[in-house]
Amino acid sequence: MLDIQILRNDLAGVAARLATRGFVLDTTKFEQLEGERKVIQTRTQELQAKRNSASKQIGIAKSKGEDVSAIMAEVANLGDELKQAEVQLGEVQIALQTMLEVLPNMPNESVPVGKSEADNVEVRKVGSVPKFDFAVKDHVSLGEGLGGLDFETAAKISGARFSLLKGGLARLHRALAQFMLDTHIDQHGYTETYVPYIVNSASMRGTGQLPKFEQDLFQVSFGGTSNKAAMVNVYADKFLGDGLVANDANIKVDVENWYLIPTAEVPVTNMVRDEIVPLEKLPMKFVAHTPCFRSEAGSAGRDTRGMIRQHQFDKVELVQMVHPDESYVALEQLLGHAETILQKLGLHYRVVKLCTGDIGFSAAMTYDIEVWLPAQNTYREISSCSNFEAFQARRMQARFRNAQGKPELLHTLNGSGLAVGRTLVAVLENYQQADGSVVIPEVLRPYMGGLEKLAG
RNA sequence: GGAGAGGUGGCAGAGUGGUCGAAUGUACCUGACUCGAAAUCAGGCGUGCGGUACUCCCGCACCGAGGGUUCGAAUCCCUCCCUCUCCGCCA
Repeated sequence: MLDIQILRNDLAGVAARLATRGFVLDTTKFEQLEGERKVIQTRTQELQAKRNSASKQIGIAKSKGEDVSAIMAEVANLGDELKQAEVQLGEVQIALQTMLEVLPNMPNESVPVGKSEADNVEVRKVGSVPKFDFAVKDHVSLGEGLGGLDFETAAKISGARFSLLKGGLARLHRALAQFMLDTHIDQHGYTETYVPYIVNSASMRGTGQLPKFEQDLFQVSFGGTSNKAAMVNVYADKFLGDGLVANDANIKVDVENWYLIPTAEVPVTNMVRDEIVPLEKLPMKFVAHTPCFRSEAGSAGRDTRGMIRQHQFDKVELVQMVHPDESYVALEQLLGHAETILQKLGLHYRVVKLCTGDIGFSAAMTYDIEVWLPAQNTYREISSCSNFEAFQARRMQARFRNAQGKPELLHTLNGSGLAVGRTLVAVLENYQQADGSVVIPEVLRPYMGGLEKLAG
């Protein structure tokens, strides 16, 4: 969420910066709502002050045994007026909040301006494109040849966009995750975490998946029919008053739901939601290995072959909560931590800085790491490392106590370190041999019982 | 699933309709005493929002969450969430 103060003070500036990422800010609507808010809030608070002082006087008078009918008469008509003002205030505040919650973050000044993926800037290439003196196979053919990759059975069990691993491939998948975790814990100073895979809507709201991207998520029902929260816990009730119902067309109602995490970023980052952490606890660095669940609603027909784009995949996620002054240094470090994994695995990759038109909703700056896939003859995203500045922290009220002792929003970052499924794909394709076998990278062999090669 | 107890400021813990944003203790900060420290004494010490006003002023809101009753709610009523204890079931 953006700081409403910045919108008040420099609306045109915000609009200009959001425009670089292709977002049109409705400044007229904001100014109108903000104007209304100011009038209504001032009036409401005046009425509340009046009620408070009158009530206090009644209390004092009664304790002295004096007659209170005169003061009572004075506030007799206050009730209705106040209630009406409070309802109006609630409505305008919800409208403002609803507008704010769907505004994307402002890109950092140094993010290259561009419209799409095509305008992203390559930062560096590490390693070189591997040469093969035979016709390369893709990971699907390799995996099926090795007898460990079975999409048909996965489809029978679940449906499209699921995969099933067996034997050496399943173990290689596990080895990759273990190797990544161990590296980040032992060499990069991250604290290992095990977190819930089902989260509430407040957590999704905190990191920015809600309210705008609900269609990308899997929602979880409770006990088969209604989930417990659908028993309607409507936070807007206070403002809606008696006359309005929850599904009133103009008012967004927040019903408490459960969702499967689309990334460990959600549960891990939300650890600090509604917290004020001591200054000396920063930076906080956490790593988690979790499955991730995505509906892929908007990508029908894309990457349908293989395990590149699945409803369920594993990812090792790096998350940091840092002092605002440190977040860009931390981003470079976090990126380096992710790159280390690829380097140790001996995989060729490049780092790309996303342009304003391609960065995600919550991010102020993002680097993607793209690994070379020989069968596709191209680079594919295997990690995305972002600095969210205070965007998520403001939604979460995640703060630290600064040197002056005052609560201040901290900065959050995260990055894949790495996507396990795609790393498996990269290892299979890059380490394939002419006979269809796959050499196991040396760093993984300790996790594979010393095995050097997967062969059918 | 059954029965019971409870959710108040960093922590502990009072407060069952009225000058309560909230006693007291403790932790923490400042000052005094001291060569210094401890002890002691004095003072300070929640968060968010608004008023063109970050550290000065004023107001509003917040005692798990959301509703309700009332001139007035931490306190009474309703719903939900969470925690703890015992029993049952279960990996």
